[in-house]
Amino acid sequence: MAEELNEDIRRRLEKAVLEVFSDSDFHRASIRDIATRAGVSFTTIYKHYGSKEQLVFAFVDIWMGKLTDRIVDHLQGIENLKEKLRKVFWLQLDYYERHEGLGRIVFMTLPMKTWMSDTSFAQPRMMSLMIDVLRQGQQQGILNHQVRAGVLLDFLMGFVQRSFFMWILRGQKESLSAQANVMFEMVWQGMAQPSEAHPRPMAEGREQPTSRTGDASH
Amino acid sequence: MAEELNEDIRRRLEKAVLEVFSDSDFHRASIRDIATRAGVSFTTIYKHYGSKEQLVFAFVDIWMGKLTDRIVDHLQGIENLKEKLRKVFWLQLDYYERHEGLGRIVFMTLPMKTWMSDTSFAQPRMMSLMIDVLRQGQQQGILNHQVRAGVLLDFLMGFVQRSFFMWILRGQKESLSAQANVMFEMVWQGMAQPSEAHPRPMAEGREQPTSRTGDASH
Amino acid sequence: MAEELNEDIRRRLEKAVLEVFSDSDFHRASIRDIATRAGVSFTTIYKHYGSKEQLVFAFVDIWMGKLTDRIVDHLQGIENLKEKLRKVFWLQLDYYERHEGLGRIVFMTLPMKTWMSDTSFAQPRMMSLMIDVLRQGQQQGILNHQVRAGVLLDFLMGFVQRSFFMWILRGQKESLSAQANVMFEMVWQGMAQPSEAHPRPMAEGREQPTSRTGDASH
Amino acid sequence: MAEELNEDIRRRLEKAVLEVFSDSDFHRASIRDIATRAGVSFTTIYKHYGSKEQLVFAFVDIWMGKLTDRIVDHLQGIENLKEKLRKVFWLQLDYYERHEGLGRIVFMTLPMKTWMSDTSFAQPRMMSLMIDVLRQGQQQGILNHQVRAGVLLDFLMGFVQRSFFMWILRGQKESLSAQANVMFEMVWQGMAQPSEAHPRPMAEGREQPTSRTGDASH
DNA sequence: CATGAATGAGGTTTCATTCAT
DNA sequence: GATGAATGAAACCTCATTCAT
Repeated sequence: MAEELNEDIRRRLEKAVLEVFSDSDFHRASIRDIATRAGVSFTTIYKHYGSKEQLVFAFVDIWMGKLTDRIVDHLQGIENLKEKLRKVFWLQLDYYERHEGLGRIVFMTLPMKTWMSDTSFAQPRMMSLMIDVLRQGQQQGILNHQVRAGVLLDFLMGFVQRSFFMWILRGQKESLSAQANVMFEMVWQGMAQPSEAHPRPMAEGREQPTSRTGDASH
Repeated sequence: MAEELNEDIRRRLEKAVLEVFSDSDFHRASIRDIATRAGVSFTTIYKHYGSKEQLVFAFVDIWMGKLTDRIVDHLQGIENLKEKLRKVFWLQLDYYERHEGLGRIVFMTLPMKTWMSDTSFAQPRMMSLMIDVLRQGQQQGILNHQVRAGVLLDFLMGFVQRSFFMWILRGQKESLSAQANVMFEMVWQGMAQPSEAHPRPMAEGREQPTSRTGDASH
Repeated sequence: MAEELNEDIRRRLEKAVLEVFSDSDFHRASIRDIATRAGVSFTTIYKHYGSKEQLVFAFVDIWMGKLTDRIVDHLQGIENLKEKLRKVFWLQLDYYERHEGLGRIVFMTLPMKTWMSDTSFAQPRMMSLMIDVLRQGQQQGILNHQVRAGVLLDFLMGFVQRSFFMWILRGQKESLSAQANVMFEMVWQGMAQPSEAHPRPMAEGREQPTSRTGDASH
Repeated sequence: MAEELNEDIRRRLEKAVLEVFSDSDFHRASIRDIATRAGVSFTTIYKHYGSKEQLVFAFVDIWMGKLTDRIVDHLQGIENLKEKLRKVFWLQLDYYERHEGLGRIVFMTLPMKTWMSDTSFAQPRMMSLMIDVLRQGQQQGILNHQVRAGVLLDFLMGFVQRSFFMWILRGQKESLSAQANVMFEMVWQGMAQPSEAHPRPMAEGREQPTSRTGDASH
C-alpha cells in the first residue's frame, strides 16, 4: 500500500525512521515516537505498513535499492574484473559511511533474525550482480574456485559489515572509504586463485585437528 | 550478584536463556517465558540480573569466556604463526557450529547497539590474544603492516561472523568447520604481506573515484 | 483524564470498584480483579486513573457528591434549625445504609492516611453546608457556642461514622436509619447550648485535672 | 509465641512498629523496613508474629491494654457516674494525645476491615468496663434508656475517634485533652435521659421522611 | 481515510511470605 | 532459633496493535 502514501508524509516518515531506528535498538524505538516526529498519526503508519517491522523493512529496502542502483550505474564501462570488485567494495563502504544511519540500522539495530525472513533482506538484485562477477572470475581462473561463489561473497561482505561496525564502535575517527583501497587489496588477495607455484608452506607441524575430538565445550 | 546464584538454578537458567534467545529476536523473547522454562521465579531473575539485557549479556560473557579458554588452551605449543591463526579461525567456526545457539544469539538476536555498550561485548582477553598474534606477524613482516592490526582482526572476524550467519540462513547443509581450512587459506592469503615482486597489476584503467561526487543518495 | 472515559466502561468500573473495595481491605483488593470484573483492560484503568488509590478516590468523590446533592435537595424549604440538622443526620445514615458499599469503603477499607491527602476527602461542599447551619445555630444562641463549629460537626459526624461501623460489625440486625431519630435527639441535646439554669451538678468529688482547662476549640 | 521473644528485641520491634505504621498507611509500611529499623531479621518477625497484620495487632493489643490499665486504675475511688465517664473520656483523649502514634495507627493506618476480625479489636476489658458504667447509668434513670448501652458507647467513642482524627488533620494546633471538659459536657448532655418536662419542641411541622422515597441514589 | 481510545503483553519493581540451611 | 535466598503476587509503566468513530 505504501505507494498510495502522500509523498510529503512518506518523506517525513523516512526521515523519522532513519533517525529513530539508527539511534536505538529496534525494541527501544517506539512507533509513537516515529509518528510524532513525522507528524503522522501512528494509525496511519499501521494502515500503510502493517507493523513496526514492516515499516523499517520497507525503508531499508528502498535505501538498499538505491545502493544497488548506484552499483549498477558505476559498474557500467568497467571491464576489468578486479576493478569491478574494487568498485563494488568501495561503493559499499562509501555508501554506508555517507548514510551512516542506514548502516547502523542494518548492521546494528535491526533484529537480524526477523530481517532474514523478510524479502528486503535478500537484496537479490545486488547480490546476483556480485555473485555473477565473482562466478565469472572463478570461471576465468582468476578467483578461487575451490569454494562456492557465495563464500567469496561472504568474504567480501563480512569485511564490509565488520568494518562498518567497528568504525562506529571506534568513534569514526578516520574516513571509512579512505581505507577502501588497502582493505580491498586484502580482499582481492584473499579471493584470488592461489598460485600453484606456492603450495601451502609448512604444512608439517600443524596440529590442526581433523576430527572434532578433545574439545572443551561447556 | 550473579555469582551467589544457586548452581542448579544457574544451570536451568542458562539452558532456558540459550533456548529462548536463540529462537527468537530479543524483543520477542519474554523473561516470563524464560522463568517458566527454567522453573525459576521471575523475581529471582530480576534480583540477580536486573534486566532482560543483563541476563543475556551475563550468559554470553560466560560462553565467550569458554571459547576464549579453549583458544588459550589450544594455542599452547603452536609456534608457527599461520598455524596459530588457522587454529583460532577453526576454533571459532567449530565452537559456533557446536554451540549454534550462542552463535545465533550473538550474531542474530542480540541487539548490537546495546550489547556494544556492555562490558561483555569487548571480550578483551580473546581480542588481545588475537591482536598480539597479528601484531607479531606484522612485525615479522609476514602479515600486512600497511593496516592496523585491528583491521586484520576485522578481516578474520568479519568472515567468521558472516559465514556463521549465512550457514544458518542457508540451512546448515554442510559442516561449517569442515570448510574452515579452505576459508582460512583465503584469510591468510588476504592478510599476508603483499609481495613486492608482484605490484598491483593493471593499475591503469581504474576509475576509482577520488572524491565523493556523483552519488545517488536518498 | 477520567472525564473522557466511555460512559459504559465507567459504569462497569464503578460497580466493580464498589464490590471489590467494599469487600476487602484496600491492600488486598487487586486492580486486576477490578479490571476483570469490569471487563475493562487493566491498562485502561491506569491510563485514566493513574493508580489504585486514585481509582477509588475518584469514585468515592462521585458518590459523596451524590450524597451532598441529596442533602442540598432535601434541605430546601426547611427553616427550623433542628429539623435541618435532623434531616442531615438522617440523610447520612440512610445513604450509608442504602449504599453500604460506600460506607464500608470510606469507613472501613480506605486507608485514611492516604485519603486525607486527597482532595476527595475534604468534601468542602458538604462540610461547609453543615458548618454554616451549625454556625448559624451558635449565633442564634441555640447551639453551644463555647466550641468552634468544627467541634459540633465532629460530634455529629463521629456518631454517624461509629454507628455505621458498629452496625456492620454487629451484623446489620436493625435498620440504621430507623434509629436515626433517637440518635439524633442525643446529638441535638449534646450540641444544644447548655441551659444556665442547670450548672454542672455534683462538681465535688471530681478528680479531673484542672490544669489543662481553658479552651475548647480545635 | 510472642512471649518467648528476647525482651530487647521486643522493645526495638515495638519502637519500629510504632514509627513505621504511624507514618504510613498499612500497605505502604514495609516489614523489611521494620526489621531493619529494629535490627532484626524479618524472618524472625515471621517466626514470632506470623504476618504483618498479626505483628501490628499484637502491639496494638498491648498498647490498648495499657490504656485499659490506666482507665481501671483511675476509676478507683470515683463513685459519681458522671465523673467516671468524664474521666474515661479524658483518659482516652489524653492517652491518644500522648501516644499519638497509637492513635494514628488505630484510627488512620490500620485497615479496619481486617482489624475488626482480629481479637485485638474488641478490647473486651475496656469495653465492658465502659458498658457497665453506662448500663448502670441507664438503670439509675440518669442516662438515656431508650437506646442500648452500645449506642451510648458509640456516641462517646465516635466523638473520641473523630476528634483525634481531626486534631491530626488540622495540625495538632492545641492540646486535645485540654478540650476534654467542654467536649465531655456535650457527650454527657447528649446521653443524659431527656427530661420528661421538656418534650421535643416543635414536633409539628417536621418533614422527617417516614419512608425511603424520593432518594437520589446513584 | 485519519484518529484516539482501548487492549494485551510484557518489562520492571516492590512486597509479603516461605523455604532450606 | 536466625538467616538470606527464592517465590508469587501485584503495582506500575510502556509498548505494539486493534477497533470504533
